[in-house]
Amino acid sequence: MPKISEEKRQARRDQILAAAWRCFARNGIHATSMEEIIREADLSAGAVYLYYKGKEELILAAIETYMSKLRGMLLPILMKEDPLPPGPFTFAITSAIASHTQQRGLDLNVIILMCWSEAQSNAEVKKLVAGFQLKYREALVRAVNIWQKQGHLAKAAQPEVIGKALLSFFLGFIVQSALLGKIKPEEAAAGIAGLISHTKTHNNHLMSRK
Amino acid sequence: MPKISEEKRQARRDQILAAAWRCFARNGIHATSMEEIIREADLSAGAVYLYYKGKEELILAAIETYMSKLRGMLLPILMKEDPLPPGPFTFAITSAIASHTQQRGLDLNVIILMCWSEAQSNAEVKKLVAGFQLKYREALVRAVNIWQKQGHLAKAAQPEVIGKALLSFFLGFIVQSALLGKIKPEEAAAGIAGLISHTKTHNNHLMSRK
Amino acid sequence: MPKISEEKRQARRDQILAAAWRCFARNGIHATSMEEIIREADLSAGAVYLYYKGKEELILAAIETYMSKLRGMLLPILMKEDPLPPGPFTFAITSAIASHTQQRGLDLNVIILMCWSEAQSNAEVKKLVAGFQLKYREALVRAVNIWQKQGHLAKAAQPEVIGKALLSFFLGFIVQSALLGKIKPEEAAAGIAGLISHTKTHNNHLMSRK
Amino acid sequence: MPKISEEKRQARRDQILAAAWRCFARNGIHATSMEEIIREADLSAGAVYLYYKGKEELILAAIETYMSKLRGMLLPILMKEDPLPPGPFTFAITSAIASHTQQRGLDLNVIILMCWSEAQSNAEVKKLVAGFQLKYREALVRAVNIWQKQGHLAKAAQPEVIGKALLSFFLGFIVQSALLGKIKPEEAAAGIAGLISHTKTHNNHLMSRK
DNA sequence: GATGAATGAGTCTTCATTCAT
DNA sequence: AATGAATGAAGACTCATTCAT
Repeated sequence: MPKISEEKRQARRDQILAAAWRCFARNGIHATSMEEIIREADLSAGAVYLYYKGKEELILAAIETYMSKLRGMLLPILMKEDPLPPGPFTFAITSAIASHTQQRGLDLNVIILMCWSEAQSNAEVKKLVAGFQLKYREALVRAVNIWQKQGHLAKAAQPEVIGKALLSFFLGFIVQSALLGKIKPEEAAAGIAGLISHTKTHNNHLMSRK
Repeated sequence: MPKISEEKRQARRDQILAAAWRCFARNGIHATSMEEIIREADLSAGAVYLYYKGKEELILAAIETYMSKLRGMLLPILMKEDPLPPGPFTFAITSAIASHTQQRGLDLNVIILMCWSEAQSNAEVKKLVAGFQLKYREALVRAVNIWQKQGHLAKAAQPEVIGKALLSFFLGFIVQSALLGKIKPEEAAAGIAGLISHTKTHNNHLMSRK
Repeated sequence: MPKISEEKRQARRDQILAAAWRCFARNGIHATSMEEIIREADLSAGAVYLYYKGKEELILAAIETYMSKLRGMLLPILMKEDPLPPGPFTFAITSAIASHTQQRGLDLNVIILMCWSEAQSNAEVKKLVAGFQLKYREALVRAVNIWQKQGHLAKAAQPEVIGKALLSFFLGFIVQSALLGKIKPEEAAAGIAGLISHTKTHNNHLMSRK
Repeated sequence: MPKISEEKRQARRDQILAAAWRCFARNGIHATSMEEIIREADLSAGAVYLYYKGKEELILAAIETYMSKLRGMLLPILMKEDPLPPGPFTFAITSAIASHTQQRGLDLNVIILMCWSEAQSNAEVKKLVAGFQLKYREALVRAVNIWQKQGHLAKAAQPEVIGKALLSFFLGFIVQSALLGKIKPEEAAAGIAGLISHTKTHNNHLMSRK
């Protein structure tokens, strides 16, 4: 059994991570034992440790991989030179998330919630997750700027603040989808559109109460 | 031995739960050992088991208690006969969450994220958490209805959909606060207001792409 | 089961160490598994770890304890105000070692060899063992000085050098006892006496070749 | 595949044993893993098993080889037809041991201590080591006989007993060198000479106390 | 002959829980 | 009611050895 090819090696790593996520999603990250992952990956104990130094490293790799996959899906929509208007934009983002969810029995919403939680007690994971979210927020601020120029959004509001609000929207949809059942992309888009589409001209009074 | 008074008993239970949350927030729910909780509570192992049958029950009680506390804070705002307008409303809700965060070194945002994650692999917790969120969503729908009547929100949109969007907002603010740093209630309120305060009259085109 | 008394605690520690030495002597220090020690001590795994943080610590404690016991036996002979003459002195030392050997089925010679070996790859053990030996050597040098004054030994030789030679003797007797079978104290004493009791007057030629 | 030449085979075996000793001296025999040896020997796992059936066999071979090497160095001195007088003899023996120590970063003293310890829990090793020591002892007895005839040693003492004493000396010097720092051959020789060179005529009283 | 990935029994250690006091 | 020492099953990880290539 001579040296394994690099792609074969990567395939093994993926095989292990996929098994890990199946277990994590079922039982939670920390409640999952290495033995479960090993059995799910249909490997021997030693083999797994050949690819990951320990549980810690495996968890980190699992989270990293998943977050990257997600980013790969969202970035094209977020970074589009000329972003879609708010409604279709929301539809595109939530569709992307929803579509990925179905792929291999792994609910992305569930996984993301676990990653967030893990980040609360693991500095390395937190750095990772926060990095991704910050990128998303910046992309949203950029989109808001453009939308304001295009007249989709009122110019009065600070783009940074609107960006935070929009990110909240998307994050919150993930939470709701995981806990109360999937929200359809149409609903998400309609929700945003419904909020934005206000007819009154002067809304300064909205914040009147201090 | 004579039974201790019921209030004494409740005080002990609270003491244990408080210790538990301090540990959970630090290390994560499942990475926390009973021994840690026992030491943090400054009790003996036996004593803890006198009040909770096991770790499982303790975790459930800890989550239940915290969710209830949160509900106690939010319900007055949510169920107000005549709800505040969207901006002040948002300010009130996020202020309530933020204020609680400061109280005893326990970051509510962190705790909530852990509860959500736990819900993904624990049916009982999920039922609990989902129940609370559903209540919030219903309350928001009710508020939306009123806002629409009062002219704060466009009447075209479905209240249910707007309710989901608003809940997303609040949930997402919690996520961002936990991962990217606290968001001030003013920002949250300004974000909602900024989205709503659109000057254009006809926004039907927002969802034009279909 | 309230707090255990300090002496009870010490008894448990001794019980564990005794079991450990029985195993070590049988199979070697590192070839002994914790499980063996646990079984030999007739305790549960957890109990042992209640008294020693880990295998490392247990090994160190085992070595430390044994070396101390040995020192307790030898010091009275070594530090006697007016030391016995070389022959009886040797007899006393080797008798003390031999007598201890019989006590509880544990061959002290075997144990010491294992300690020495362990010292070669464990800095902490080495410091410990070297410290003891250095003490012994110093005590021997002191005895040599007295013997020279009393005419038991030629005054020409450096006491430090003779001290090293004598320590070698005792250490070597331990080695031989462990590997070739016990050497009787009488033999050890006779060996030393036989070397010393030389009749010729001028022995300078002994080191003639240089 | 064609068999490789016998000398090539022997070279491989030596390469493995040398690597093994470097590891053993560093971490102890049993604390050394096959993987370490394999890496140190710069071979593959399979290759090592081509030359030694298992760890056990490798350890035994390593010990055997080293002991033989040592014997090869000492035998010419010990078996000399007309042995050197005690002082020079001691100098020659200890020099031989010391010189070997320097050769390749491997401290012979360390290795011997490990072999002795290993012998305590491994019958095969014990037989091996004891065999060598017995040979040395016999050679020493023979030398003592000659020395007595030549007047270097008192004739009263039993050669067998003196032989044991002398072997102790040499073994003990090894122990001290390993634990307290190298002892120079000059010191060793001076130590022996210093003991022997006693001027008094009647030393019977040395064992007077009984 | 040689490789090194894979195996899986075995190791050390932790930890939820119990129970004698 | 309260204690905390004890339990032992389960966990993470290692490592001597094998075997397909």
